[in-house]
Amino acid sequence: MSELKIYNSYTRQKEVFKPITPGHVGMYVCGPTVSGESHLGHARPYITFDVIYRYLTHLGYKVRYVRNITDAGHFEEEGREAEDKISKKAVLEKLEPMELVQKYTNLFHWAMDQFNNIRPSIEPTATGHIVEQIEMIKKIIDEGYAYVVNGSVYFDVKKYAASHDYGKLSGRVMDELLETTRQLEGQDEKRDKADFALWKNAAPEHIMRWQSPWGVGFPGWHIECSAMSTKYLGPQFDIHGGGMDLQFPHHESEIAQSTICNHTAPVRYWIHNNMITINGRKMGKSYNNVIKLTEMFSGNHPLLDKAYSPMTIRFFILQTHYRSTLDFSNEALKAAEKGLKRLWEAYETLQKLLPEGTGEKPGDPQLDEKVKKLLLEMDEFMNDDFNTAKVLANMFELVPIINSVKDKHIPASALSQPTWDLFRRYFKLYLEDILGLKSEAQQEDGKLEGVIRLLIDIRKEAKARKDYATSDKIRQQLQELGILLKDEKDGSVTYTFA
RNA sequence: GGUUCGGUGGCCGAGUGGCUAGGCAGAGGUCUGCAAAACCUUUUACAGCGGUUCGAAUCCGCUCCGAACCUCCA
Repeated sequence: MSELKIYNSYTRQKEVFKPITPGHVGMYVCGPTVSGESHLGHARPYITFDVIYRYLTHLGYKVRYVRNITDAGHFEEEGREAEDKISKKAVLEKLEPMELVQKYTNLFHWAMDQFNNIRPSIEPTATGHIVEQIEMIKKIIDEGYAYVVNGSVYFDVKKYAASHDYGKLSGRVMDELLETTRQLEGQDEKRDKADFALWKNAAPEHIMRWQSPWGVGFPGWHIECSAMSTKYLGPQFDIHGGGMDLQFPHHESEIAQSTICNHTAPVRYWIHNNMITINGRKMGKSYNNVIKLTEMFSGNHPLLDKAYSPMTIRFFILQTHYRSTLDFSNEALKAAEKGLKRLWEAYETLQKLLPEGTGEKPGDPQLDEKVKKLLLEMDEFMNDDFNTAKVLANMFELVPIINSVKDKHIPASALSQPTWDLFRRYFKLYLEDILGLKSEAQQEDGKLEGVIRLLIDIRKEAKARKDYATSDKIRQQLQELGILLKDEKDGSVTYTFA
């Protein structure tokens, strides 16, 4: 089997993955700011990194997956009124800040569960790590790379850039940065426009505030991730993930802070997922084109033709490589929904097939080879920078084979027993364990099952005496209730819920 | 304006030099009392113009178009 290769945003190339500690992987992913409801755009990184987490685990690594909750609000707009995003909204909604934080954290967790994302190993909050952040800032000041002004602390980017590669991750050069950084009011405190805040003095009306050596205030945006990743993963860890939009300034600043504080580059492999776009535009608050996850699941949004289930969205996202933009449209979502249904039904068929007459030797060596190749290739695809799109394409190529065996167009003995075993094992491994898809069929209650079976029996009797009016009526009315009957080749009848 | 990344058939999307991606939709067929499903076959591509090469969607140049970042953002 080939080695796992990961596209490292820092070096802009695919690199063979080698963990720092053999057998173990430390992975940090920037989590949500819980000042509002999660939207479709948030689904992308957490599903992407969930699959990465699952795959690394499958490869045998013991993974510590840390994903933070940003509950200490950043500046609404740096330089202007240093308002805390979370505390501002809390006033509007007449809620305690932490009440708001809890509400949206709960909602976020609920959405992640809907997507079948495995919960991270550690989910630290920014407010729970103020002490660590203050300690880190102190160290940076001691190192001479930060300065205090009026109760605020700023990172000295110019000084850092003189001896370090500030801008490498985001592909920026220092001179341009100085010129192109937008001129904002009240920036006088900073020595340089490119400097960023580590700690911000809190105005009296600012609700979220903590005592620090520099006065009462709150932490800057970037320091929380550095403090928490250092605490739980060490000064240097394997993987740091997040959306591409976080590359600058967030991740660039994280690198600078951690490097000064810990005297080592914090991250070995930077992984960035691309954005979900809507009409070619990134989904985001500033564009006013946000579809919240609750709206996706309910269909209750002007842009949505219908509701889309969490698994449809998961599948939709995994059909694209994580570094490509993914364009939202009803047409694309509906296509994903149908495709997933077909794939999932074939998967269930495969698990139920009990191939008879298969032996060690395949009846159709060519087909047997083809199946094996398509299955084993999936490992190669995942190893090539987590190419879930190609994995799914191979699975779809195998669907007609499953269905043909079911319909007896192809004898089960065409494939050898070992190939059948591999087939079943890989479909389960990839669909459920690695891609994290699951059945969305409602939990059937035994009574409903019994009633449907009864109707199927009555219909069968009606058909036997060619009373098609009755048999069609049963099929038609069940369909209106969302229960689809299928007459199988062998005369049996199966049903699915629409 | 600067930096970076893209433009693939009706729609979504793989694909970094030669080998059918795949899904959805469309067309024809098989099966079926009919239907659905399934299976088989099948139409429509690589923004434009040059160049490199035996050979380019894939490399290089130019042009046009779009996006992300430079401000909170997944």
